[in-house]
Amino acid sequence: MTSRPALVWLRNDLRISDNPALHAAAKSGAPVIALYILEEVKGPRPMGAAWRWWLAGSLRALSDNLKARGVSLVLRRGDPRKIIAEIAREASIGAAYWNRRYVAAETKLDTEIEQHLLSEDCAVETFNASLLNEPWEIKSKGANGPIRVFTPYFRASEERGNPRAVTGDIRKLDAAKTPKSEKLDDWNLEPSKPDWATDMDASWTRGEDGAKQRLKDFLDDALKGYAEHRDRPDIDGTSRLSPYLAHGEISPHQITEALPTRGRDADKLRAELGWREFSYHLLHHYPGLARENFQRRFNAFPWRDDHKALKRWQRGLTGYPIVDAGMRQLWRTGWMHNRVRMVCASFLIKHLLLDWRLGEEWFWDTLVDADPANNAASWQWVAGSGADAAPYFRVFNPTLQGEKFDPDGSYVRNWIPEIATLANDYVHKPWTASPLELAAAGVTLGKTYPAPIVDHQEARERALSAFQTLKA
DNA sequence: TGAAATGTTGGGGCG
DNA sequence: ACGCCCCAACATTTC
Repeated sequence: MTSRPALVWLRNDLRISDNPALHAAAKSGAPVIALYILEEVKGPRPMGAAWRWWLAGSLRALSDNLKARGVSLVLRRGDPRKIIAEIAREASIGAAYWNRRYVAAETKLDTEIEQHLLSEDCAVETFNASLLNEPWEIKSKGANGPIRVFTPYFRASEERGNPRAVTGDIRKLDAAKTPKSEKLDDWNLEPSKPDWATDMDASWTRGEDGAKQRLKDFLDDALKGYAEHRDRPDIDGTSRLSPYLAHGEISPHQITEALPTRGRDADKLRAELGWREFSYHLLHHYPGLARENFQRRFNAFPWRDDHKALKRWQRGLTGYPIVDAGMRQLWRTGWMHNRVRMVCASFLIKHLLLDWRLGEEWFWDTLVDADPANNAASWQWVAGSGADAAPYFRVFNPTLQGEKFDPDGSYVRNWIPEIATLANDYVHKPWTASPLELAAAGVTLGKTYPAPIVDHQEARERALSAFQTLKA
């Protein structure tokens, strides 16, 4: 007798290798249906545009990789509760497998679906695929609620170790009769007119194979010196694994397994993965983190309302080269160097006094690695409103940050061609160049490149006094 | 995973 | 030779 088919519901785990749900389905011996749903349902936050672009490439790659193992990826769009109920009924699914999600609106859906399937005599098994430690697994030794500070959190997670082994490879899957599928191209995930994704295309190889290649390149070329180089936007010194992690084209388990167990550089990357886990831990225990100030006193913060300033920040027209370079890199490639993210975020919040949620929304829409936990936790960290946040008085000086981390200006020259020929001494502060020097470089401040949108010193003092009002 | 203001120190110029 | 002052250079404090 042939067993009833197994359904594998793929979500933020768009990979074949180290995919515990897919692995379990394969091992069950049942014929497999692989399903991806473009969820259109009330609750979960809609995907950003850059995310959708990435998703298209990711699904294409996943579909090819599944096909090579004998299974067609089924694409459906709509309410996952209805779609799964329908497929379960029509295909007479015997068991459903998926990897767990950790954002409240999504876990709620998953629970509903699980309940429904169980009531229809369909087994459900769920797995941990995307976190070394699931949010409820790291607990403080005392009974003072969830850990709210990174260092003790990370120490506890290191002590716990890596709880899940990477699953073995899957060579062949037994295909079930494939339910009807939509066409990826009909979803319009990628832009056509205007096609704003050409630079993104040139910057990234989406999909699991791209992820593996990126990990290999990183280990070969950039791990040595990572602890320092990761802060340098003018050097390709970061891992650039974030979009692959966000879409689940690689797991932190695979990365950890590939890293040397000792050494400053590997430790640093483990700590970065730790921040990602800490963000999920926080979001799980404090679901409001995504929209509300973690520190309630920030609810009284006097944010300014300045649409024009927001627009100039978004377009990279603030007049501060390191900020503008970062914002343009984001717009063009869907990604921004981590050090520059902090500078740009600090600038929006502290120099422009705009609500961190406006920045969070922009990043959500434009980042290919937009991650619900990381994005919210990191913006609140910069704002000073988060758990274990940077103190409010920590205001980045965009000029000093530029000079320190992009010393010869090659990063800003690359993204801001209009100031590319300014001398090193002025490339991070064009407003200090003499008229002669500006003319020689073909720069007219306020015309070819903006004059600073705010004066650093005035803005800094304004921010400090604004934060001062919270204390009262 | 800051920056700026303020404090301290010590070498050297100079009367 | 001595005291005085200046001011880098570094340390500490404050925001």
